[in-house]
Amino acid sequence: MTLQRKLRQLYQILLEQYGPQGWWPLSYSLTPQTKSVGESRYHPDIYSFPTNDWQKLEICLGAILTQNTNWKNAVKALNSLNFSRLTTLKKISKTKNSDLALAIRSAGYYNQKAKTIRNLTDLLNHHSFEELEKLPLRESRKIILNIKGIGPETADCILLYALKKETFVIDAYTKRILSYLGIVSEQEEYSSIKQLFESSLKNDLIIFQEYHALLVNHGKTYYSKRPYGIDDPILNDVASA
DNA sequence: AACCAGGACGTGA
DNA sequence: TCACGTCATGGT
Repeated sequence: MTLQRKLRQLYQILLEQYGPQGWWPLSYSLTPQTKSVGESRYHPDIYSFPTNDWQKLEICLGAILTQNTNWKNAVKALNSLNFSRLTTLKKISKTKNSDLALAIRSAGYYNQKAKTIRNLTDLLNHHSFEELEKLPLRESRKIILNIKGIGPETADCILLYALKKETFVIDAYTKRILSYLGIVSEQEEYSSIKQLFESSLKNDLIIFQEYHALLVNHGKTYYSKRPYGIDDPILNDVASA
């Protein structure tokens, strides 16, 4: 089976298994009619795109806060930011790093992440979301990647979910799953794995968003304990095929 | 009680 | 380039 076929089949299997994920999950900036805190929401008609700068900022903050950190801890930090009313560019810009760090304490690495959030908001004060969205992917990606504390994965999350750019996100689970399937080696480079997906799939925003979300969802369940994937009920067939 | 979590960066070789 | 160490709270 060709690589392209494998990656497309994998997507179909995961989608069939779990259904649409509706990422990125929003928390404090959920609209009133949507449901509980920290969960993704999926509407077949109104897809879960961020509709305002408030939600876009929350996606950026969440992407930073969840770096090497359980999403539940990141949500606690997001709720803490909301409680302290640190939910706008203006308010965060006026807040000292030490106070910011205190508010996001539960996400871990709080000193580093406070600085990263500072670097992000400094940039957003010069380049609005609207401006960044209009730029070609390569240019906006370069700008986001230039923020200290934001590496390839966080940058791609921001681009894919907040700026709605067609870029594929590679995370630790994706690497483990592909390595379990024998498609890549344990330590394949981020950019080359990203290329595998992007060259195998239709350049479609929703597919990129859903696929990454599905991989994380599946990875959380079967690829967090060593040996990875050994109890995976649905991919063992694909692996041996 | 170790181990892991939706990473990124600095350092020395 | 690459192999480590560091950052840190909270779950299981």
